[in-house]
Amino acid sequence: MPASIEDVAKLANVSISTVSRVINRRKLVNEATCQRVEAAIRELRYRPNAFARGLMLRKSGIVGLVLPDLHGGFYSEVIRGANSQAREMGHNLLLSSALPGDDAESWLAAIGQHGLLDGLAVMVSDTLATGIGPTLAALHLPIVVLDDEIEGVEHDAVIIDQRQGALAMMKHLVTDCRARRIFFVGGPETNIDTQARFKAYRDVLRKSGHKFHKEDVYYLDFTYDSAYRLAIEQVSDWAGEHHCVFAANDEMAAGIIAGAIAKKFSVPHDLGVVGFDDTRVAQMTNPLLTTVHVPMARMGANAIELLCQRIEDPEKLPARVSLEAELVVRDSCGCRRSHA
Amino acid sequence: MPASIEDVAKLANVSISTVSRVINRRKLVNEATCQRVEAAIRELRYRPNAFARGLMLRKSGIVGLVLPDLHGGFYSEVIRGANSQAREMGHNLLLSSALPGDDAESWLAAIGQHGLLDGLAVMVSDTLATGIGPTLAALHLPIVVLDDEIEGVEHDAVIIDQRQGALAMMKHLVTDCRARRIFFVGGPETNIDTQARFKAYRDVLRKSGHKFHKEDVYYLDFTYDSAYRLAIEQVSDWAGEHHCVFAANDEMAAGIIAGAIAKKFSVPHDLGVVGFDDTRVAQMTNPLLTTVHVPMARMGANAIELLCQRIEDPEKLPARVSLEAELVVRDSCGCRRSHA
DNA sequence: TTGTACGCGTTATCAG
DNA sequence: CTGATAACGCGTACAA
Repeated sequence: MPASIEDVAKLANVSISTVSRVINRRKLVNEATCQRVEAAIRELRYRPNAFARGLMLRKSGIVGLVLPDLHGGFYSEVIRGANSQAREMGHNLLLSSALPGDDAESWLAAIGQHGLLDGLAVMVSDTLATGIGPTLAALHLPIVVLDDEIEGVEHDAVIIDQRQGALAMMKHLVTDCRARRIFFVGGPETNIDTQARFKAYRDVLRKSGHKFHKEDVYYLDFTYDSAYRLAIEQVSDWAGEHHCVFAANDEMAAGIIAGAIAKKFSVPHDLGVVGFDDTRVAQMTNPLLTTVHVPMARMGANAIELLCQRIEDPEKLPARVSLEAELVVRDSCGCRRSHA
Repeated sequence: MPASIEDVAKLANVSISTVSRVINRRKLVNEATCQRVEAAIRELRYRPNAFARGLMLRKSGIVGLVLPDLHGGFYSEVIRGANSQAREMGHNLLLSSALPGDDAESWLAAIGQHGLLDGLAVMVSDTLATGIGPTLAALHLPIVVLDDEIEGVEHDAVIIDQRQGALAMMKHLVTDCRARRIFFVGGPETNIDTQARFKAYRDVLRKSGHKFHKEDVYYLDFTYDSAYRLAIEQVSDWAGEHHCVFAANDEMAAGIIAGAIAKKFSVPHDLGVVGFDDTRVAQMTNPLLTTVHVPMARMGANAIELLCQRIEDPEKLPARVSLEAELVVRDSCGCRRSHA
């Protein structure tokens, strides 16, 4: 139904190759005929058929972004960064996220098998999904991995220097806030971010002469609600002078603050609470949340940038960019209280 | 480089047509040959070329989702619903959002012109973009419009019954909360949601014998920060017995609550504050936010569902599904105070 | 500078 | 049940 290149050629009284040249490398064609062809293109509202073109060029202009989840302000920002970068590089963004019931393989297949993608950005954040390397390799696609590295595929990577960020937070708690006891509330135990943050927690605890108690560590699911409920239960045990909760993300930190307040405890006076990520909620809590800023949009943007670069030049050496995570001291940790 | 259907055919000692049949309508082929072909497929790791296939079928299995923005918990939920529905219907989701500098046409072109899409779900929420109808029509694609209807294209539509929701809220404020004065804080004045909510605000005000003051209406940009700043400035004027602010979304409501509290006013005692959308922040404020629940994920899911149905059956009559928006009474409006 | 002819990998038609 | 063969729309050597 839509006009083909042949229709344009006929109307302009030229051959299809000429039309093709006008579309692609207009340099090699006479000015007059060029005009004629363009007029015909406009008249017929001609648009090259993307399938036929892809068949020749072996490119679709589409890059995939695969996320483990879509809940919360974190992924939203990653997507935002990826979207704008993709646009800037002249590509489109195919988005896919795991669904609750998905196993790592099947949902990746859902997008990867597609065959129209020029490349794939995959965010992996659970050690359970660590075996997807070969699956990814089988795609024979430029791959960039977000937030981790994967065995079994050559790929670019964008990672967050979580350890530095978490260390900075813990040192801040121990040194500046003079925390005497720190609780850790993580996401799922198999989540790599949770693991990285936990390790920093434990290491700083030990190095600073604090005792590490296994009972001070909790694993939840990154949600506000679960953290709220936990806080309701535990806050009376947690509370104490220079006691503090290190939550593995802002949502949980917000839930803990709310739970503590619901139980008539004051944050940070009775209990400090800090988070991680610096999503929007971190500026919506009362008190304002001390947290670690993770450049989420930049992570998404960098991933797409790397991906597009590699699509252009497949021989490029795999890159690995590491993004800084920066401590953001606000009011929920209680150190400003000390100064007052 | 990857194996083609011909390679498979040779290896299995059959013709390419047979291979094609095995892939698509396996019924019409002998069991033994079928096995042979499948073995060959596995051995060569054969996957049909999506471009060639699309060239014949005129289908890519990709549907587009175009949003005006990606900030905040609202769009995030729409995307989530769209993603899961797309998966369920065996399609992939191409996502695109306007960038800050975009004019309505260019960014729509960025995705729509692509030519690989089977259909397009477009969310339009600003009257400034109302003229894109012809642009959409020129795409000759199945179109579904979210949150509005557009002149100049035949399309399915998924809309939220904002008016009912906003009316319910206003009636609640006037009747149950006995509000004496209600302020309205909208998003951009050209935003259609803001307009719908504002009309309900004004209508109920008038019908209930309240005076409508133009000065009681503010237009912001839907963000927490702008609302926070406004509240800091205005809260001392706003505050009063049975006074209330009706914010056009939850983020702004949260900002107003925070601003009021920062100014030492109590919500809802000195000032009621209610929102709209029932995003996650509505359950993170203190007091919990009274708001209107908008089924965001369902909106995204329904849009994709309609789209896929129409792709399957282009003759289908355009549908228009309207989703209910439901009042959610929590603590920030002050009516529970009255009962206490 | 322009045109011819072929190939990209599939599916569909129609004959066997 | 199976196999030729013709599209599908475009890019590109190669020839003119």
